[in-house]
Amino acid sequence: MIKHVSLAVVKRLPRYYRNLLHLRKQGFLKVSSGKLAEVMDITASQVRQDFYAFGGFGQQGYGYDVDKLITNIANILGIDEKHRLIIIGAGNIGRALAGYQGFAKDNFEVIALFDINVNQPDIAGVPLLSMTELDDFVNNNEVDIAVITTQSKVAADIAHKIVSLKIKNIWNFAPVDLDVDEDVVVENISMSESLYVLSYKINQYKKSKDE
Amino acid sequence: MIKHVSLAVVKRLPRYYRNLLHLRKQGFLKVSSGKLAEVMDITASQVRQDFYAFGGFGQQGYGYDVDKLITNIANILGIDEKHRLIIIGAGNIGRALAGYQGFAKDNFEVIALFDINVNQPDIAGVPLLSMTELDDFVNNNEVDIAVITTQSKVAADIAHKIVSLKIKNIWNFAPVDLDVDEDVVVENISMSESLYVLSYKINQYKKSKDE
DNA sequence: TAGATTGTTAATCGATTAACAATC
DNA sequence: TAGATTGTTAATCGATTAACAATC
Repeated sequence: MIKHVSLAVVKRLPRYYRNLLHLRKQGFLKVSSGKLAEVMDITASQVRQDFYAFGGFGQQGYGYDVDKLITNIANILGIDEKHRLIIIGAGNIGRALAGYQGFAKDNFEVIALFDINVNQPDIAGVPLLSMTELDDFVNNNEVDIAVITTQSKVAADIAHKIVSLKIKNIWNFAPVDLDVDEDVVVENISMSESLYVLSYKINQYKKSKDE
Repeated sequence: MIKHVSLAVVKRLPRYYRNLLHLRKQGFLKVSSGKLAEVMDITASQVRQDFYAFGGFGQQGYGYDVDKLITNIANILGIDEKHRLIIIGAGNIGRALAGYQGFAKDNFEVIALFDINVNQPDIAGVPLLSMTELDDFVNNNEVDIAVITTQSKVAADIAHKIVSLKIKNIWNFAPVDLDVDEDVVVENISMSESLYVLSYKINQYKKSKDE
């Protein structure tokens, strides 16, 4: 029933989800593809095509039930299930993530933060452990996702280490392309790449004005 | 000479740039589209097509000069010019960005951090100022980019405020779609969206195994 | 010159948009 | 029933890949 879903569609799901939560808060019980398209600034056709890829959640002549849509998207994204994270690298970003309170509402829980240096302030509620304790910890706790927030030069080694400990899901903040087996799931997020793209857009805009 | 460049191409430029720096460090003076394709895990044809969009930097029969490519890409991305940033919102992420030392090498400089609460530890080298001082600061300093790291519910207001102060470039970390005039350049980066996509991939992988 | 490799056009593939029949 | 709106196929558009002539 579910057709092949492209990554282009998947990447829109978080925005659908966020906007649907917002619509529900505003009191909407149902929403049409037209309305959702307007909110998302895409075409109604794309909205229908996107949901069609997952089997279609709507009712002809009526629209889409907001609650049902939210439940389904949460299920497709897998955020209706609990995920336990460990963060490797207690630098600026690692510490920021460890202290972020917003993960809980999406069923993500940070259960430990690792670094070679444990002589630094604690993060409320998240133990800061030494890298030497990593093996033990992973063997005695269920860990779903490892977050890499180390320096780039050690990221590849860390990734290898993590995978050897049977953690097959990596959220990578280091600006390197990790080379892992195909049974390992990696999602990269790169602040510098995002900033470069912003810089490009600024540059283009400047040039277009100068003409 | 420069053809229309799609965002798909632009989004690959940071990776080209990063990998070229790496190749240079390894001692490469020239690189072929084939070699670069191998490193980037894309096709050689795409490499040539991408650079062709910017007018072509190569030499037939030889390849691409690594230095020249790096200089050109840096110029296209605009990271050869200085950008001065202010960060609005001294929460976990805002403070992490303010303390990040890696911006300097790409000519980005954080010149101030703003929050409604200034009763919190300082960040080395970056003044933490009250939101009440924002107008004054912006009027007396050159600010190229405003970074929004506030809570979502105030992000729209902050964006509006920023734009009214004539800052037309926004790097937005809040998971909201900012609605601004078309002369304002916005680049969104969403950690939650990235994490959702990771969750999706994990979920898919799990399902594919269960079959 | 012969070999290598780009520049550039053409072919293919995939994603988006349009159209409309199905149906609530 | 008539109107609204989805589900679904077809048409269009854009991005990627293939091919090869140009040229260093």
